Amino acid sequence: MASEIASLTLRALRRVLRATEIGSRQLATATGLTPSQLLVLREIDTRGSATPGTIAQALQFSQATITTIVDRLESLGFVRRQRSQRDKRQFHLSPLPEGKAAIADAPDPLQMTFTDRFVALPPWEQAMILAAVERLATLMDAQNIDAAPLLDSGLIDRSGPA
Amino acid sequence: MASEIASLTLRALRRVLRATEIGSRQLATATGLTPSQLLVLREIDTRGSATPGTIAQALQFSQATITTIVDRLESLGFVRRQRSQRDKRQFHLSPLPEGKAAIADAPDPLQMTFTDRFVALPPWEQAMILAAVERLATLMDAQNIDAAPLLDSGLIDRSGPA
DNA sequence: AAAAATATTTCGAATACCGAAGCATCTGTC
DNA sequence: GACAGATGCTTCGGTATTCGAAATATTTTT
Repeated sequence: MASEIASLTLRALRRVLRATEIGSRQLATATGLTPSQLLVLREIDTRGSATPGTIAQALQFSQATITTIVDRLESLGFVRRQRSQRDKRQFHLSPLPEGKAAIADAPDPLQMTFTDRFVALPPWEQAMILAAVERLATLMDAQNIDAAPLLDSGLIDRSGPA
Repeated sequence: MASEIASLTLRALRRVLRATEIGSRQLATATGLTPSQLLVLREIDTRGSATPGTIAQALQFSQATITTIVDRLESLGFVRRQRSQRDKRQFHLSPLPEGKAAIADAPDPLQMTFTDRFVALPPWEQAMILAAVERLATLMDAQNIDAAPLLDSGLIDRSGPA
């Protein structure tokens, strides 16, 4: 009973998630990218520079998957692969202007309508929602430690069934 | 500018989305299903019964895609296909006990840790977050009207922290 | 120097996803 | 009734995603 509110919140949250998930698929096709490609591109962009391994761990993809996605992003001129000098096994991935533009220019239907409706709310409600979502983000991030800078050892058991 | 708060909210929201997206992928592999299969299974379960077309529209997939996914779910014994009597072109999809179990037994990382942390918050904050997320859900739903409405009848609170 | 570990790619196979074509069934109009 | 068109779903053909396992190259350890 104490968790009744938690339950309601989760339910509402799932509605939000579902809506955005659909929106993200629409956005992806609008940019000519697949959702995964967009996800990877965004991750590279927010980090400024990263190795395939880091991205794979953060996004919970296999490295092989990252390779193919980056192949595509590279051929599109969205990101750049550079061999690391310090460790030549590694590659550094960094966003190119084209890639940054693809993210920025994307006509995100979610973002547009959301912003429109959001600014129509009274200021106090905007503030309340912001505070609440910030709080949520903190709760969520806490369980996805992978977002943390550099977590070393293999916390992730990928030995799932094929 | 007035949209500053909207921008911050969107940013925080993206953090939430990313965390849950990753969580959902983990959950899917934990159940032995792909994310899409899990998505479809959940949608069928939530609605209790639905036609392929409805699911396709709600999830923004093509019907052809739903067919293959349902094929898989059916062969796994998770859902059942029944020809409609009223309209024999249609099929009714309904979850089987196996399918419900797959959803219920899945250790949803989002749900578990979220609930734990959430109930630790002071009641006023829980209430605030709930109100905010409800509001968000309304804003989001409004732009995805084509996604058929969820039946509210007999919503099962599977999230019961038993 | 050999062995083990690490970072990434290549390869093979299952699956996802879709558009178009094909079937069966329903609906509207005569 | 009967016929044309609409509707619901599946099948088919094709491209793209995703991953595990093996391969390659480089570092680190012994």
